[in-house]
Amino acid sequence: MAKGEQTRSRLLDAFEELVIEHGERAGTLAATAEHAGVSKGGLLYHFGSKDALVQGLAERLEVFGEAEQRRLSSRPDALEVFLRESVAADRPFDRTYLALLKLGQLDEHQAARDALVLLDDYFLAALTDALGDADLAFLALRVSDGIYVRTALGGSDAVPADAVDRILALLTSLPR
Amino acid sequence: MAKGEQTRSRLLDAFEELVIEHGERAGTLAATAEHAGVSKGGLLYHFGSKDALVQGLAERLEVFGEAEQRRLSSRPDALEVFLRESVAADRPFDRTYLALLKLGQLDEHQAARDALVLLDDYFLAALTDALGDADLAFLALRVSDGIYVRTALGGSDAVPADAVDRILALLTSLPR
DNA sequence: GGCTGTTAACCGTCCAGACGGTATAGTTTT
DNA sequence: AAAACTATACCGTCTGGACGGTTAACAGCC
Repeated sequence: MAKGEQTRSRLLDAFEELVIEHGERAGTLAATAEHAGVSKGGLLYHFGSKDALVQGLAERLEVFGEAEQRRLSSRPDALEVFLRESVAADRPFDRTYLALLKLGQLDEHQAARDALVLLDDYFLAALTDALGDADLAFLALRVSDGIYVRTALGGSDAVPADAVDRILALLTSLPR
Repeated sequence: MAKGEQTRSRLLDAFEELVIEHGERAGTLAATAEHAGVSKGGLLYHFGSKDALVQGLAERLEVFGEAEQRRLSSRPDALEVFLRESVAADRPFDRTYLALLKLGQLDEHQAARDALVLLDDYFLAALTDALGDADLAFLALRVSDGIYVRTALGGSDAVPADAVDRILALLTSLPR
């Protein structure tokens, strides 16, 4: 990876982390730059504005999202994989998703909302394909969002580790 | 209601509306005061700080929450009522919930998160009681959160009107 | 019924600091 | 040497909050 590309990526990582760990307000230009080990001027060279930073995350999400879609749509155990990963929330994809979920709450940052809506369409298609049931797919997406939100809100025990087991037991007992 | 109490309530209404419609950043002291038809000084008389404003909403939620819990816990159709109202999101309770859900995303405003966690406990107890199934109750709460989030994100068609019908059809077909 | 003092409710102004963004000069890479 | 990148200094705006008034209702007292 070219050096510039690497710095861009580091900046996005830093922005993500600040937003996730300390909320949108902590994701200032100065803080993001410092967290990435770059000066503020350096940040603004790569991302000409705060909005460009958000846009950068949105593009990241889309790249991740396409890969996720491909990966899930062919698996018979897509539901389980999908929900378990929602609870874990430890992959790069999850971090981008969580950050954009927070950013999208603000009036500015339409880009974040657009990216999230687009991703939802991707996932709905993938899960519908894998599960053969659009309603169940929709339900899974809403549960996943709900889990993400509680994770973002509460501390560690916001979503009990075994909760996903019990939810899966419930959902897989559904008539198909 | 005493005049002071009325003004307090108007201020909370204004704060809620600004946060819900235009995001946390729009809920500034000046904007909230103006929206409520009060001067900034007047606002600060009733709520000594921005945090006190959030705390005011948190207390509102708790009052609402207790009433909701009582109302739901005895109904056999609690699941349907609960989910339908989550989608509609048009009662005063829903507005307070949505506002705190946005505020809770920010590092400051621990009060918002505390109130939301407490409410979750209330509802989990009420739904478990009404449904006789803690797992199904938990699932319903997560779905509800997911629906709230999508409502907050997307415009009008974020959550299709008939989605709740289909989800309910799915969930009520579960073995009990 | 007037006079006085008290208090709740409210207003408008001011300020320090934080923030997003610009300008520009300097450095490294190719 | 050009291009890519980085750092520093600075600017205008906005925000939360502090603060010193003002108004009106009310209570006690003579």
